[in-house]
Amino acid sequence: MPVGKEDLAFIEAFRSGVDTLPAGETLIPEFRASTKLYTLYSGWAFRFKTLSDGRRQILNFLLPGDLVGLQDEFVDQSTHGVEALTDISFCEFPREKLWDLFRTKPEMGYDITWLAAREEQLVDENLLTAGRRNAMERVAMLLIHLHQRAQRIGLVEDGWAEFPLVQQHMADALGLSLVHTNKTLRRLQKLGIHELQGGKLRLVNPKALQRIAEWVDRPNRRVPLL
Amino acid sequence: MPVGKEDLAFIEAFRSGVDTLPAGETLIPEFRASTKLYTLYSGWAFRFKTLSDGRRQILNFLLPGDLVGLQDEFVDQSTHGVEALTDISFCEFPREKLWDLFRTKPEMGYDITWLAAREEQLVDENLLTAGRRNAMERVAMLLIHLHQRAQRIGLVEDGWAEFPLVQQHMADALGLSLVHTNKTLRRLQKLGIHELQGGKLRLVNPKALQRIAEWVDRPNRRVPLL
DNA sequence: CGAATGCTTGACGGTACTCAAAGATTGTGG
DNA sequence: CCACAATCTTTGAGTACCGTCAAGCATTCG
Repeated sequence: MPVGKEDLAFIEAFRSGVDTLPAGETLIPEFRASTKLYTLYSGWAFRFKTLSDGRRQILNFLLPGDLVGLQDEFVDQSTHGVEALTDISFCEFPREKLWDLFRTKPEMGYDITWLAAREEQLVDENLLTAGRRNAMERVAMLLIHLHQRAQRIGLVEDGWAEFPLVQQHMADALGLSLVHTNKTLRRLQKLGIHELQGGKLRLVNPKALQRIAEWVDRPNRRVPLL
Repeated sequence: MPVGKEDLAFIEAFRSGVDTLPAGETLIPEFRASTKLYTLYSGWAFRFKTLSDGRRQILNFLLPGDLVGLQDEFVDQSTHGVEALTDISFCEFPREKLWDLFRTKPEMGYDITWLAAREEQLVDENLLTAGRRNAMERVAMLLIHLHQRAQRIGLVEDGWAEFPLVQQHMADALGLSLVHTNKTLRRLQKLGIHELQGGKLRLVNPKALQRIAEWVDRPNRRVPLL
């Protein structure tokens, strides 16, 4: 299903231009109804939920090409927040027009469903990780997973992948404490399994990591353009 | 968007009749590509993932009206299994026709996306639970959550909800061991917070449960018919 | 140069896991 | 209808993984 000029023009008509947000800022606040839908253009972000005493769980990370805020279309109250991990640029997609899009361009509606299903798979995997893997396995999982996602969209150079998370993000994504995350990271590093510095990640021994995490490389179809 | 006779007929045309499966059987095996898509008619099921040494994580429970196997449409390899918790009846939906449906009945494509987004919200909540709640909070969460879902589809009578899970299911859904799940359940029961017997669940003190689990009742739109 | 943020390490304690075994319940076949 | 197996529940004992607390170090930034 190649994308023609006509389709591009059509997408453009839905958009309200590109906008930006600096790292650390909130794109969608957690407990307020969000009226907007976005496509992430550049940079990293993450979805999260928090408990009243501050415990936070990162649900999944968002990379360029991901759709942001789709779930909100279907409830009256936002159930998760979205925060920029790096400076990001994104474009808004008017929520009211979503239905129009399904009607006039069903193949794009299909693509949106594809994106939703794909995101759910990420959360599925993260749930398995938080629920059933031990600390070592969790950290290994995160490293491989993010490295691979970065690779797929060209964010890896000479084996070094962009890696903008601080350890608190890793802890919140994995359901671990900050301290234990740190100790586990150091342990993996001493085993010569990865290097992590200056916001870059290199997998020195990917085979070992894959074994620890029981990683299965899963081929994906082309990512739809939105 | 009321459902007319025409729509019903249209849905019927997609279906290949109602089928059944006894409790405990596998509807979709975990590591094999699934070619089919189902709608659950009656009974309970659950989606799950396992690790090679047998550790299992239940991703979410499926109740009548839920769509089963949508995610598989979009990958080459199934990433999760689906197992019947009770005897179930379901109807098959030919995968090849999914695209047809988006094209010819965009409003139903929209509904499918709705269902996908809604299921992701369940998994989001479960991830928060497994990642950041302690045992007591986890069990409380599960009890409230399933009680409420049962209620919404009329499976509650005199406060007693259908509850077909054994403790191993609860453990696997919550990321706890069987033993600890049992001890936590007994503790809640002794506090006079719930009763659980004969496959039925009654919330004696729902307020207390809600406080423990930080449950927020979230209104939902009408569930689309499929 | 001081403040803020993030990383690292050690000590200690507790929540949750494992192992083990005894009841309770359900199902099945003789 | 009873006996036996299978499954599920319950409880206790011991342990370990991971969390909390605390403090020192490194880096960045204004």
